[in-house]
Order: sequence, then structure tokens, then C-alpha cells
Amino acid sequence: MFEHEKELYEAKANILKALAHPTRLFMAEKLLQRDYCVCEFVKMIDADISTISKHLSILKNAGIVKDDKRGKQVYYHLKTPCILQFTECALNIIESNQKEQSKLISHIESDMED
Amino acid sequence: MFEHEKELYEAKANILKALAHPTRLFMAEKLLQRDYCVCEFVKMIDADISTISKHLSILKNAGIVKDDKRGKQVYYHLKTPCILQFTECALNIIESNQKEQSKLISHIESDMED
DNA sequence: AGTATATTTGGTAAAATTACCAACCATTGT
DNA sequence: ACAATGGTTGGTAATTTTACCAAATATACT
Repeated sequence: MFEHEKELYEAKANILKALAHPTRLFMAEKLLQRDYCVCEFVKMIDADISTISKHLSILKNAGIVKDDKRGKQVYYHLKTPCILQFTECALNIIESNQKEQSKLISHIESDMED
Repeated sequence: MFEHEKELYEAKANILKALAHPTRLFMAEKLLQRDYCVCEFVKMIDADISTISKHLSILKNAGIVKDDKRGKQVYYHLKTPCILQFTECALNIIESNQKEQSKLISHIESDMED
């Protein structure tokens, strides 16, 4: 792995890392619909305002969202909706994992019968 | 955010988390081409075998790859190539971030002139 | 100016991630 | 049976992430 290659993988991994948190993923997906301000997210998510604000700044630093001050409020906007296209494939993986899980459990159960 | 919703976001975030590391991303992308064994990755990546093995097991636990023992070697196979489709969008984000960066720098430079 | 509302920032403790080494297990070849 | 090769697992230290509280900032309203 060459140096410039490594840097690119780091950059790509950083974008994934920014999205790889339930709260941040939730907010990013919400932003597919429309812009939201911090105070709206506060109503939806059970966490401290400061926590939510920091999560948003992580998304912002990754270049996924941008902020936009409107009066007292700060609205967040999804710059690149395409980054959430992974969802469909992720659901396939989750489903497949659940099937594997239940297969495993039934194997264990049949082993118990002996 | 409801409980079952929360679980789904956690599951999706876990898949992203598994991919959100330069080494794991590199390996996953390599596996788009063909199956690779651990010893092949060891030659490509500057890290301990045990580190590489653990990274692969993280991808495996997330359900992204599966392993397949062939003689002394363990080959890894990409189960769901679609999960790497985010790359194209990620490159757009990276490019856009770089542009913002250079814009910022030129602003700072012109401020220095005053 | 002073208050209320909206948000960010700094500090800090707890938890998770990462990487390496050493030890272990599995398979092949002698 | 023994050595060699390929890989995983356990332990541990360093780093990063996360969440909260408290304090600071910014805007609108009185």
C-alpha cells in the first residue's frame, strides 16, 4: 500500500467514521427530507444538547452537512445525499446476519437434543 | 426515536463502523477483485499478522466478508460488494472538502495582506 | 442594558478501538 | 512424532470516542 493510496483510504474511512454512529446516522437520514435545526433534533433524540451539537459538528467536519445560521437557530443541511445510499445494501447485510443467527440457534437447539 | 428504530440505526452504524478503518476498507476493496488469504494481505499491509487477522474478523462479524479455510490458508470473500458503492460519493465529498480547504487558505492569505 | 432562547466549547470520566507481542491451534510435509 | 507455515486468541498499553456538565457566545426581545 503506497503512501498516497493510504491517504485516500484514510480520507474515505473518515467519512464512514463520521456516519458510523446511530445518532449521526439518524440525523443524516432525517436531513434527506429537509433541513433541521439543532433544537428540532433535541426534541427527537434523548441526549444532551451539547452531545447533539458535537455530533453535528462531526458530520460538518467530514463535509457531509453544512450549517446555516437563521436568526437564533442553526439549521443543518445535507450536502451529499448520495452518501446514504449504502442503506439499501446495509439492510440486506442485516437481514442476512439475522438469518445466519437463527440458523446458528437452531443448530445449537438440535445439538441439545442428543 | 423509538426503540426498534434505535436498534436499526445501531445495526446500520455497526456495518459502517466495521468498514470505517483504512486497513479494513483497503482489504474490502481488494476483495472486490477476488478472494484473498490472510498471508496475501500481510504482504500488502505494514502491520502485524495478528492485527490484520483481527481486522478481518471485524469485517466477518459485521457480515461483510466470510472466511473459507483452504488447506493451511484462510481465504476471505466479500459477501456483499454493494456496500462499497459509497466510494464514488465519498470521492465527491473528499474533492469538495479539498476545494473548501484551498478556498479557506486563500482567504487567510488575502487577509494577511492587510 | 438585561433576559430568554439557541447553540457551541472546554473539561473530564468512562468506554471503545487499535496495535503489538506472546502463546496457542491447525494443517502440511519430513 | 516433529518442524514449518498460516492464522487466531489473550493480554495490555496507548489512543480515540463518547457523553455529560458547566461555562461561554450569539441573537432576539423587553
